[in-house]
Amino acid sequence: MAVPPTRPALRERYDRKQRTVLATAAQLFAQRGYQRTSVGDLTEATGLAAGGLYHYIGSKEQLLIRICDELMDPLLEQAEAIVATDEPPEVQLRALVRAWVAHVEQHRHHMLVFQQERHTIEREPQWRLVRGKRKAFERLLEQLLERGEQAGTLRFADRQLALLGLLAMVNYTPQWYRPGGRLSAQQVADGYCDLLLDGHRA
Amino acid sequence: MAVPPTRPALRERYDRKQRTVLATAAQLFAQRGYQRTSVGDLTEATGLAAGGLYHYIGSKEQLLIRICDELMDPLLEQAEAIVATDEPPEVQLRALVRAWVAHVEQHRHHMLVFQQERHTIEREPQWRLVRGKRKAFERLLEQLLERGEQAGTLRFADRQLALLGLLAMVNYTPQWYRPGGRLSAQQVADGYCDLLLDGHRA
Amino acid sequence: MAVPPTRPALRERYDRKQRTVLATAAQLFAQRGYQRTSVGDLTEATGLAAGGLYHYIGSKEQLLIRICDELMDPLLEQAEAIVATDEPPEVQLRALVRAWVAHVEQHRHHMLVFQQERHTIEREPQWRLVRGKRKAFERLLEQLLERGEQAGTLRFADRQLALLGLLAMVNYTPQWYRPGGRLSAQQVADGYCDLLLDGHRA
Amino acid sequence: MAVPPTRPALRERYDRKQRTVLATAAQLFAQRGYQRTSVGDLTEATGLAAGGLYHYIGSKEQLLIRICDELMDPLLEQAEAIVATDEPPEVQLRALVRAWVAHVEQHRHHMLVFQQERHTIEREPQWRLVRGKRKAFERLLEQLLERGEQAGTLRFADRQLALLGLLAMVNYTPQWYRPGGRLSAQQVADGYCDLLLDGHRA
DNA sequence: TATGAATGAGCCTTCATTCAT
DNA sequence: CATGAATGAAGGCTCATTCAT
Repeated sequence: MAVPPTRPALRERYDRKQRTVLATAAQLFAQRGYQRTSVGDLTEATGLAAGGLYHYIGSKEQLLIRICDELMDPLLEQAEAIVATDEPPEVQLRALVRAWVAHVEQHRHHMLVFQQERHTIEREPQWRLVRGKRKAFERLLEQLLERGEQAGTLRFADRQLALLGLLAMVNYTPQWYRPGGRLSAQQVADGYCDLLLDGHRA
Repeated sequence: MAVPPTRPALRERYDRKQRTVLATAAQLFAQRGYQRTSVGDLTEATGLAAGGLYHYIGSKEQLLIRICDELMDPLLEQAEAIVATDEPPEVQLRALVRAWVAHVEQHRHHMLVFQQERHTIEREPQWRLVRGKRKAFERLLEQLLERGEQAGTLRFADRQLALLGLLAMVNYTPQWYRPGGRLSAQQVADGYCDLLLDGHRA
Repeated sequence: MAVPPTRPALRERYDRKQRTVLATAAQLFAQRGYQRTSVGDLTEATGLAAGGLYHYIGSKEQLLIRICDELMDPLLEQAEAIVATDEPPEVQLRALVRAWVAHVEQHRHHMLVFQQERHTIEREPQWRLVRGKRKAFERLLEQLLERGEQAGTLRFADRQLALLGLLAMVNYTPQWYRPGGRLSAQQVADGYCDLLLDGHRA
Repeated sequence: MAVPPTRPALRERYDRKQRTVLATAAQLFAQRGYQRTSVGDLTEATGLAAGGLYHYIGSKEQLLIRICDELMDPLLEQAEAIVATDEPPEVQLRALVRAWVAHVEQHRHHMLVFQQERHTIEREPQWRLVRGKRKAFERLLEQLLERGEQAGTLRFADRQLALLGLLAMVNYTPQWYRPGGRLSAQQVADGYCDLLLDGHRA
């Protein structure tokens, strides 16, 4: 099992290396799929031998969990910060979607892996924590839309469907987005919001 | 390799059995994922032994290809029929999305598998045909939106983004839709169209 | 997992082959130890490839469990038959020890494995059944000694110690006994009984 | 390789630590078995890291050898001292068995390990020395019984079988003996001797 | 058609050991 | 003395597939 060292200096070196391993793995997983990527592929890509690799990952599945955490933790944190502000719901929503799309695009690989392995995440008990984070984020979004409607600044033909549509669009983004393309992450985010809100503005 | 019988009576029995095998496999794949479903799982679920199963599937990958074909072929056919009508683009679009969502929901399992294995489909040479069907469908959609804009009946802040948003929403549908739920497939389809079109109507 | 066939003819063939696999494995385990014998050693010795071997064993540990069962089941059966007779305790005891030593010597390999892996058997939950058989046999022996004392035909300075001594001697036998040696199994059995009983006869 | 320090003060500290490592290892080996105990288990139990541990053990196998030596060396020494006395054989035998049982019980863990790994000890060349000590002890016992018979004070139905029985009983003792139980080590030793000798006394 | 025994490459992981620090 | 990162061979096991029956 991967037991990180306790002495601060070593701990830092360990964490740094672990992050590069995670990034390399996320990229491979995104390209070939988690299942089709063997530990052999990972050793080759990281330059570590099998044993050395396991120093940092614990197991192939724990590696996947860590990748998902690296995706969800900062996203949740940002989202919570945004909804904690005093801004009106529509402003919060647009800010949140911008942050979300930006995050998703900076973590394209993580996100692709997350989506590909979604059926695993939703079914297996060892994924409960990750699942919980996904649910927390969606709940937060939902409540934001709800507050917007209650405040009268947002209105949806069907709030639930709007939420699902937004989730779909943002989650799907990494499948086509290429950095440096025609649209910036911000433009994409604003475009999504416009689709959601334009027809229903007061 | 699966060599279907030629005499009509036998052929029919063979096809019937093959369809049940496909349906069973699609369900398992949707639940556990294609990779995590072993041929052993398939034998158990179908009641056939390994050898018997291979009469109907050829190989595990051919089975997956057939599932994708079963999803894409009738969809493409319907879509082509719709765009071949004389209706104005907006009407065609709404009809197409209705047909599409209905199809996707009747083939939930197929669709979930298709999405899960998307990275394989997009990368491997032996998936060229399936990939071509997906592209043809998207092209057809794109051209429909384009015609709508040229006709002046549809307008999008960003046509490409609208297309991607629509693809995202419909493709994501099987992940949450449960038959008999609050919304019918038609309502869902109309809801998606409204999101896409409402803000931009003349 | 090893799923034995259900059709009688095939089942018989399966069982026959499984027994030869068990015998081969028991011999290897006895010589090199369970842990030091790799599955590779087993494939080599059985002539089966890895997959074929697993058809019959389920897992390396299940193989070990089966070996222990093959040792304990017939022994317990014989012992129960003997104590169910009308013979006086001393006669039953001598008969039981004879049967026991004979069995142990016909299953030298099984017995050596059983003794070597005893710490596993006594500690791990998945060994509860095997453990139960061992305990049942010892209990049966203990009760036999007890009945002998109550009947007045046997007397021990310390019954518990006598029982432990007998267990020790018989269990240790496969470590030195070679068939065709100076002593027959029967002579060995009688020798053990004499040590136990001679000093204490009425 | 473990190179102990030469300066006396350091050497003493080194030896003290080494003895605690040996004791810890013996206990773990006795509980889980030598093979099933990983060096990782040892580092955890000793509180040393891998490198530090290797200063004291040289290798996992050398550690096992040391444990066996710690068991056999003082035992052989005591036994040789006893047979060098002028006492008659029966007295020597009883004294030896007492010392032996006491030793075995003070080194329960060592003894359990020794017995578990017996097949290794008996087969591998690097175990020649340990094997030699075991043989020397048994030879010494055998000669003692022989002298007793020649002197006419001991008589056995079968001397060889008596010897084997005695070995079996004492070696088996650590599997059931718990300090503070109903019987003291001395009582156990005397019990064994009685079984061996009572039936055959003049 | 259908069975199930058999293959064998490949998988994930463990582990005793070494060595730079 | 001690750490812990790193090695790499070996381990047990799975699985898509084939084939004699």
